[in-house]
Amino acid sequence: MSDALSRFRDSWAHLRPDLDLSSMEAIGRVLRLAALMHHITDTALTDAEVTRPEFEVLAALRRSPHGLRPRQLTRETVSSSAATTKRLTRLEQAGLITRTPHHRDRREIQVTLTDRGAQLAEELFTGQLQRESELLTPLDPDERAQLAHLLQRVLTPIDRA
Amino acid sequence: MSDALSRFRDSWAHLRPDLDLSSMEAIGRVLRLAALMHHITDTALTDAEVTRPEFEVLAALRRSPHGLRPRQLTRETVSSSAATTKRLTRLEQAGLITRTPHHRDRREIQVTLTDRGAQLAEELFTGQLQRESELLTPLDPDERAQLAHLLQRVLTPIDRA
DNA sequence: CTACAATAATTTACTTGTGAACTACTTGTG
DNA sequence: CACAAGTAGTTCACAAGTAAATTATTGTAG
Repeated sequence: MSDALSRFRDSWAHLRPDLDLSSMEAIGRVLRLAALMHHITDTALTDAEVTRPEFEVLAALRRSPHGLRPRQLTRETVSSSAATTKRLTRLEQAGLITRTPHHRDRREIQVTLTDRGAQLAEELFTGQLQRESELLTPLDPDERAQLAHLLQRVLTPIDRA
Repeated sequence: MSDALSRFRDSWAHLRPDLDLSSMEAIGRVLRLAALMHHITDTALTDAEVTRPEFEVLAALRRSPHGLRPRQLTRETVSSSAATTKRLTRLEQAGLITRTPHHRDRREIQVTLTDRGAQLAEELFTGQLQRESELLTPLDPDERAQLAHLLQRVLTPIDRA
């Protein structure tokens, strides 16, 4: 009946009855579920051609019809620009993306998937979808939609910033 | 009205109408919200005595009355045992925890907080609570409880394993 | 024009995390 | 009781991440 966070909440409630713990039950579970999902994905990709963060780059590119610039990729993957450069260098050497300098503003470069990169992105994405829906089996379709909607309400103001 | 994941879903729906994308809206947002929360916490802790992963160790110890063994800490923080050893070494040198060998089974060691460690854990935890509740301002108390409950339903079977 | 701020991507120096040995100890089995 | 198998924690070699400096380019104010 109870998960790790229920126990955490009880412990803190006993320790510090003065604190308002209502938010930790939701956010704490978000953090924990994300960590577990990352773990699941990492092990699923151990023998894959790319790592999870590299896959996230490929996926971001696949869903963007005209490719993306590195700056946009760092924002979409919520990481540092240095990490993006490293991943792009690696993915370029693997023949999964191409970097072409922008002719209008030569500070910018355009990153696009190669055919092989696009194919791999879709292949790994379907696997990802499968793992995600497996995780959600305790919820019926209506509850999944509820969960998605509540999280959207939380994320909308942040994603705009 | 729409966040990043709504756009992601639309792009994939256009690209691959054959796939069932219902689970990505919930899990994708969980992953994204966790990444953003980590970012927020990291910047909040830049001038703190410990990093975010180190804080997670302190928090886990604070809510466990008798301390924990490294193995349990790696499970609670969802990371590798090597990472735990490094963090414990660092926290011990900083005078925030102590490692005492178990006399019954000398393979095991017991990790406990020092007084200063316990105080720091609580101090940082209240800050964490504040940031978390700030993130949830778009939801009213009833909706927060709904969100927490849905996530609990998802996590309960996984946390048992 | 020139100089100077702003922006994009990368490089550098360093920190942190990981999987795979390795050490130390305990337990179960013949 | 010996000894193979199992378990806990650590170490090691390396991979991946970051902040801050660097390079290259564009916009803008005088």
